[in-house]
Amino acid sequence: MSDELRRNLALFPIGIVQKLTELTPRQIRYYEQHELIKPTRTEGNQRLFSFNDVERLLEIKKLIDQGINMAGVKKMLGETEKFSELPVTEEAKQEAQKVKELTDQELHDLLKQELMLGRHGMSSSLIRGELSRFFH
DNA sequence: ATTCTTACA
DNA sequence: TGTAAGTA
Repeated sequence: MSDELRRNLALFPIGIVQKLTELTPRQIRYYEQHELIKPTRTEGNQRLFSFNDVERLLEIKKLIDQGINMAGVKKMLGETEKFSELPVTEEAKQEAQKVKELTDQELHDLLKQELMLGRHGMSSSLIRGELSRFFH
């Protein structure tokens, strides 16, 4: 499986994402309403987030912690295009089950690895400092 | 036990 | 944003 595909696999429920990002479910759903993230849904309408979603949520959190509002966050991260638009395959379900059995420490380590492997370079670094002044 | 939507202090 | 209510 390609990395791109793996990072877009929708596999964790909101509870896991809450631990991974330190954000409340309330905030996570709120950001979804503003289309900053687009998690998929299970048959039972439960949200399933991918590593890319978690990644974006962490970027959002960084901005929010700096006092930037939704309008500002949207301008910087842009509206989510087509993240997490992958079907809920059997493989995804199995991986989701594994994720649920991990300890908090293992989850953080997993996320850390995933984020370091990820193709980055812009979003996280350009965020700090001067830019936060353009909004409020 | 978890998550979902809606609505209001 | 937090939280209570009523579900799925």
